[in-house]
Amino acid sequence: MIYDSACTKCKLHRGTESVCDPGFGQAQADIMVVSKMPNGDRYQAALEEDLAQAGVDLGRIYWASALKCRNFDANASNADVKACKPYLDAEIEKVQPRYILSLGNEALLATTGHSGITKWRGKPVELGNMTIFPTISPAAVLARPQNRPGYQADLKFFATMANGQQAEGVKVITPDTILSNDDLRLLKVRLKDAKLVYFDIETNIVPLQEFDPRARVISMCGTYVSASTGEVGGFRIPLYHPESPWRTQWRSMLRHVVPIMAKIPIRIAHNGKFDCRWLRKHSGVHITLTFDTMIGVHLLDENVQKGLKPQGTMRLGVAPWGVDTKDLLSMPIEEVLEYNFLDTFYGYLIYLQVREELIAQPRLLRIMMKLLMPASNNLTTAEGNGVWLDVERLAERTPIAQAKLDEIENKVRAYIPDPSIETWPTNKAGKKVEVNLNASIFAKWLLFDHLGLPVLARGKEKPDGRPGDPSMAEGVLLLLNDVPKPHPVVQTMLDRIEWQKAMSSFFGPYSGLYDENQKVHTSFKLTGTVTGRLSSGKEDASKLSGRTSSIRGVNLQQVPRDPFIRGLFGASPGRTWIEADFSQVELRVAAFCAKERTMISLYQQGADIHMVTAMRMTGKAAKNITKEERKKAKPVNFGFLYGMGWLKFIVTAFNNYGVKFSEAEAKAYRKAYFDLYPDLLAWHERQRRLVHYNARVQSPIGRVRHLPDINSPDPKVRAEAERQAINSPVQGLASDMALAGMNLFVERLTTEGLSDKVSVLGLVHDAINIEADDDVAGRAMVLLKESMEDMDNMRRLFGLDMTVPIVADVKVGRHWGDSVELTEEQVYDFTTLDKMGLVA
DNA sequence: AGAGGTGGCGCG
DNA sequence: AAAGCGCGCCACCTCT
Repeated sequence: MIYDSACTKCKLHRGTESVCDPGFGQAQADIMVVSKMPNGDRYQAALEEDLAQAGVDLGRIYWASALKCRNFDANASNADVKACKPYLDAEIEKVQPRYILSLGNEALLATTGHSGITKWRGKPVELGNMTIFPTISPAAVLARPQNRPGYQADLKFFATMANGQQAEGVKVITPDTILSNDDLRLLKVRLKDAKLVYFDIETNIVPLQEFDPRARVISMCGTYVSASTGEVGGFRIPLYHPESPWRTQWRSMLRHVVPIMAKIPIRIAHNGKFDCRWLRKHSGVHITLTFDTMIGVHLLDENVQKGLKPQGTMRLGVAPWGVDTKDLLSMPIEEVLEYNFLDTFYGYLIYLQVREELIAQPRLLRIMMKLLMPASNNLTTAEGNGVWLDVERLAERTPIAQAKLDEIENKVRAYIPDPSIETWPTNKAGKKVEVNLNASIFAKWLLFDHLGLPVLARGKEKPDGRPGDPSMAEGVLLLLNDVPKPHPVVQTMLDRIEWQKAMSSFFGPYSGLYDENQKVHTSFKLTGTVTGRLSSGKEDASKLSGRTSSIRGVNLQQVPRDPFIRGLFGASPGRTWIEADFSQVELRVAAFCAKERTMISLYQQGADIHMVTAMRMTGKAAKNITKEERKKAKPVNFGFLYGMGWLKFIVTAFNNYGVKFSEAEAKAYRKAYFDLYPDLLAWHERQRRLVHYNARVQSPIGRVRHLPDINSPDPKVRAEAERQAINSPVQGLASDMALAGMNLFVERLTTEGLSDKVSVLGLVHDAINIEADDDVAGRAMVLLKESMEDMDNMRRLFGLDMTVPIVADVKVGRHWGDSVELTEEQVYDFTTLDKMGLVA
C-alpha cells in the first residue's frame, strides 16, 4: 500500500477531504506525467488535449502528482514537496516509467531535486534509466497565455523523444576535421568556393572577455554551402585545446582562415557579435555578418526562447546537444568539436527556416536587413573598442566615496546599542546577526524596533501569510523624514543609500573591469528587450561555457548621471567626447503615433512639453521654472502618456515635488492633462482595440510586439497587456530611430574617410556616444546630429513619414559626465571647439 | 556554497 | 474601477 489517506506529514492535509489521492493510468506505462497536485476534471481534460495534440500517446501515460493532497488554500513549500516525495517515489518504483514529464516547479523539485523551472524547462535530466523532462505548468499557461507557445514546443519535443523518433529531415552531415597542413589547404579551397558560411567558436571563459591576456579560442567550426555545387559541407578546427595540433599556433590558424571567411558572400552566426569580436581581436579581421539567427528569431517573436539550443529543439525537434560544458579544455577534443559543429549545422537549418519566415513578412525582413544587421556589426566594433576609463580619476575618487560612506556610517553607529542588549536580532540559527546597515534584518531591527520608527510600508507577504518585512526603501525614508521632528538617523540613512550604491555598483566593479588600454567593454544585446531597445551588460552566459559567475562587463546604460561617477568615463587621450541625445523623443513619437494635434503643433513651434507640464504642476511662469522642476515633470508626462492612474500620480507627485494631492485633485489633474492633449485617449483606445483583436501591435515601421496575455482570464494581466500595447510601438520606434541614426552616422564616416578617426562608443536608448580625434571632432558632431535627425533616411528605409520634428542635442567635452551642451548654432560653428579649448 | 526569489535602485 | 513602459546589477534571505 503506497498511499495513506490519514497522512499528516505536511500541512496540506489540513483543510481538505482529498488527502493522499492515488495516481492513475496504465500500471505498466512507460510515460509518467507529474503535476503539482491531483488534477481536477477540467484541468485533466485540457492537459490531455494538449498532450494528444503534441503527439503523446495517452494510452501510455500514468498520471501522478508531486503533492498528493488536493488543497488550494495551503501554499505548498519545498518542505511539503519533500514530505510527499516518498509516495511519488513509490509510484515511480511501481510503474517504472521510461520518460517523466514534470509540469511546474513542484514537479521539477519532486522528480529531479532541482529548483527553478524557468532555468530547467526544456532540458532533459537523465536519472538512472529514466529521462525526466521538465516544463512549465498548464496553470502558468492559463494565467499567462504568453507562455503557451513555449509550453507547446516543450510538449512536442517531449513527444518526439518519447516516441523515439528521429527528428524528421534532420540528417547531420560529416564535416572535415582540420588536423594537418593538407587539410588546411583543402579547407581554404573549399571556403574560397563557398557562397554561405554559418560559423561558431568556442572560447575559454575569462573575466575581461577577448581582451583578457588569458583569452583563448578553443575551436572554430562552420557549415558552408558550395557556390559551384550547392552542396553543404562542414569543417571543424581544433585550436587552443590540449589535444589540438594547433595548440601553439591557434592565432596563426585564425589568421589563415578568418580572412577567407570574411569574403564569403553570406556570413551567418547566432549572436555573432560575440564570435566576430573574438575573431577580430585574435585574427585582426572583422567579419561583418549578413544574418544573425538570434536576431531573426527575436524579431519574429520577441517572447520566444532565443538560444540556439531551445531553437534547435523547438524548430528542428532535435535533442539538446552538448549540455554541461563546464570546462571545455578538459573535455575530449572530439566532444568539443562535435558540440561546436552541431551548433553551426543546426544553426544553418534554423537559418533556412527563419529566412523563409522573414521573407513572408517583408516589413520585418526589412528591419532585419536594413537596420538590425548593420547595427549588430556597428555594435561589434563599439564593444570591441570599449570606453576609456579615467583610471587616475577612479583612483582619486574611490577613496573619497569610501570616506564619505565611512563618515555617514559612523554617524549611524551612534545609535547602535551594545550587542549585549537583549533585543539584538538573531538569525534562524539563533545567532546574533552582524551589524549591517543595508536593508538587512539588523537595519530593520535598528530603525523600527530599537529606535521605534513607524513602519509605513512592508514588503511582499510571506508565503505562509505572515506580513512582509518592514520596507526601508528610499521613498519610505523620505516619508519618515516628512514629519515635524524627524529622527536624525533617517536623514543619515538617506545619505548613505547614494554612497553605498556608488561603492557597490560603480566604483567597486569599475576598478576590475578595464583592459591594458584602460578600456571597459560592455555587451549590447539587440535581443535583450521585448520592445526593440538594446540592453547592456555582461556577455550572455549562454555564449560561454564554464563558471558564469566570473563573466564581467559593465552596463553602460545605468551609469549615474552624477558627474562624480559619469565623469569617470571619457574620450581616450587625443580625442573628444561627443554625445547626442534625441530631445524628448518618446513624447515626439507618441505625438506622431497618436496624431495628437496639440502636441504636434507645440513641437512644430519648438516648444518643450516637459516645460508645459512643469508650469502646470508648479503654477509658475516658464521663466521661473528651474531645471530641477522641469526634470521632475518627466515622470508625469510619461506616466499619463502610458496609462498611469491617479493613485500612482499622487505617489509620483509627492516623491518628486513633495506636493500632496487629494484623490479628487489627482483625478482632476489627470483629466486636465487629457483635456490638453485630447487625441491621446482616442489613441489609447485604438491600441486597446488593436491588441484585443490581434493579440499583437506594430510600430509604425512594422516591428511587432506580441501580447498574448491580452487573452488572460485575469483582468490585471489583460490591463497590463493593454498598457504595453500603448507603450511598445512608441518605445520601439524611438529605439529603432536611434539605431538607424548610428548606422547612418557610421556610413557617413566611411564616405568621408573618417572611420579611423571617429568611434561609436555605444547607445543609451535615445543617446549616441562617440569619441573623435580632436582635429575632426567638429565635423563628427555635425555628422552625428544630422544622422540622428535625418528622417528622410527613415523614409528611404521604411517609408516612414515622420510629421513631428526630431531634434538631437549635442554635448562635447573630455569626459562623459562633464561634457557641455551646445546650442544648434555652436554645433554648426567650426570655431566652437577651439573656443572651448578642446582642440589640442 | 550555490541557486532562486525578492527588494531596491541605477538608467532611458 | 484601476492602470506608466523598458531594462541589469547588487544585496539579502531562504533553502538545499
